[in-house]
Amino acid sequence: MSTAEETAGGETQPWGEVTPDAARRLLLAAVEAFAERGYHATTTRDIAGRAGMSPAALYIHYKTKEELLHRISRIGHEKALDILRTASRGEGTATERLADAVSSFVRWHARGRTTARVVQYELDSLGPDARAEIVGLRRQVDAEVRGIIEDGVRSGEFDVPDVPGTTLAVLSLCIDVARWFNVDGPRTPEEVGALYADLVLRMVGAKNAGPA
Amino acid sequence: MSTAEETAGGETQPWGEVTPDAARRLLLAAVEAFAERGYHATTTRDIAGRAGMSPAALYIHYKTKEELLHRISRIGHEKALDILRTASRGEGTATERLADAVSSFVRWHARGRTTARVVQYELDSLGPDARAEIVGLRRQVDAEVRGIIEDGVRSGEFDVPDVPGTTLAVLSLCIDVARWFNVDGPRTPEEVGALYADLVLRMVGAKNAGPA
DNA sequence: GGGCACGCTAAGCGCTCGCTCACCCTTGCC
DNA sequence: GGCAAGGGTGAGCGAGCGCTTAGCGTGCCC
Repeated sequence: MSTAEETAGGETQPWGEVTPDAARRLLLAAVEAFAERGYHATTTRDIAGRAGMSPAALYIHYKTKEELLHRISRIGHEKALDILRTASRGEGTATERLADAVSSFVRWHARGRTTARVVQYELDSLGPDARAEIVGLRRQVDAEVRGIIEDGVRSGEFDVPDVPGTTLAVLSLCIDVARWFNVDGPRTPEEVGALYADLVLRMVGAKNAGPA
Repeated sequence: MSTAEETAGGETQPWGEVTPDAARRLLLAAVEAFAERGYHATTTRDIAGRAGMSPAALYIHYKTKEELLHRISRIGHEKALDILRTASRGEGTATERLADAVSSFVRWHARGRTTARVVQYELDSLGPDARAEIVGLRRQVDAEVRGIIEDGVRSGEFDVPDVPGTTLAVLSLCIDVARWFNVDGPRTPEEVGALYADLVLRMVGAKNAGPA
């Protein structure tokens, strides 16, 4: 049910692996700026400023502005995939694993709304090569969820007429959390995760769809 | 079940009301450009070029680039609201009306993916006043869907523990269609609409969740 | 058929963009 | 203490941005 390594700050931080400290600060500043204003509306001066550096400093660590977006997108997708894999490969019935996958995936999108927004909505801002790489990661994300649903159908737990379509809808539902979720809103990430897990179990026709 | 006035072109066109012909051409060009590249990445020269005019021509019909976005957003939201109202105020059980609302709302997002993308994802690019107006329209959209769900709960057709949360999820699911739907993909807007209506009926615990 | 309002264009203003370059501090090795 | 290496800066480049302005062609009214 838990998915490890989160700070008290509320935001998951997979950025520990970004090694030169200045490079990590720049990446974090870029995530914030991209999420707030979008990739194209963000200036390199703004990113450098948020990181407390001069505009030129950015180009010591990254070749272009797009490289920043690419790095953010890849790290974010890998983290998302990791979350789903953990839930998918866990023990338990398909029902339990689907609920776990959805609730932790949703929690990630809600808590790390900043990161998730960039990851999910700025795909088109990448060049062809970078985009192709990210699309590959997305296919793996899709396969992971589809796998759980297929397991449930095979075991008789689920009743799903259109497995690919339902997979798409489940992922779509989770991803869109990054668009509307508001940290100052009435719901905590945990509450949204629980609500969505319940809704998804209903979508796949699972027998038991009750809250914890 | 039908929502009137669509061209054979596949894209709904509520733009008939935009009266000077050149202004309509510019608006349509702007919708295309904004959807493809995002508001901030679109140049006024690009918009004018698509409409077959010089860059300066744009400013005869619109005061700023933002006014174009505002107009598009308002017309789009009014159309979306109109679709939901038609379904909501129709005759039939809550189950039938919810299915109708979802399927027609989804069809609109799929068919007019270009428009819907701009309408749903460029809200933050608007200035405070324009944004406030659009947010008001969104609240009406939300109220329309919540109304149907409440009707269903009252009549005993639905079993929904969290009505506001479920309303949010249903709308979120429909809106996100604009993000992933691909005209060249394997599904027609009608198929997605039918699939989603079924999924939503499952989400609200409606008794009969079968295709037509 | 003269005047004029209107739709439009060519040229360009002031500004900011992504990115570069010449140079400057610190740090660590000998 | 000398000095190379690397992270950092200030100034600025060419380009492209949103938007303005002066002027041109056309059609309608009298």
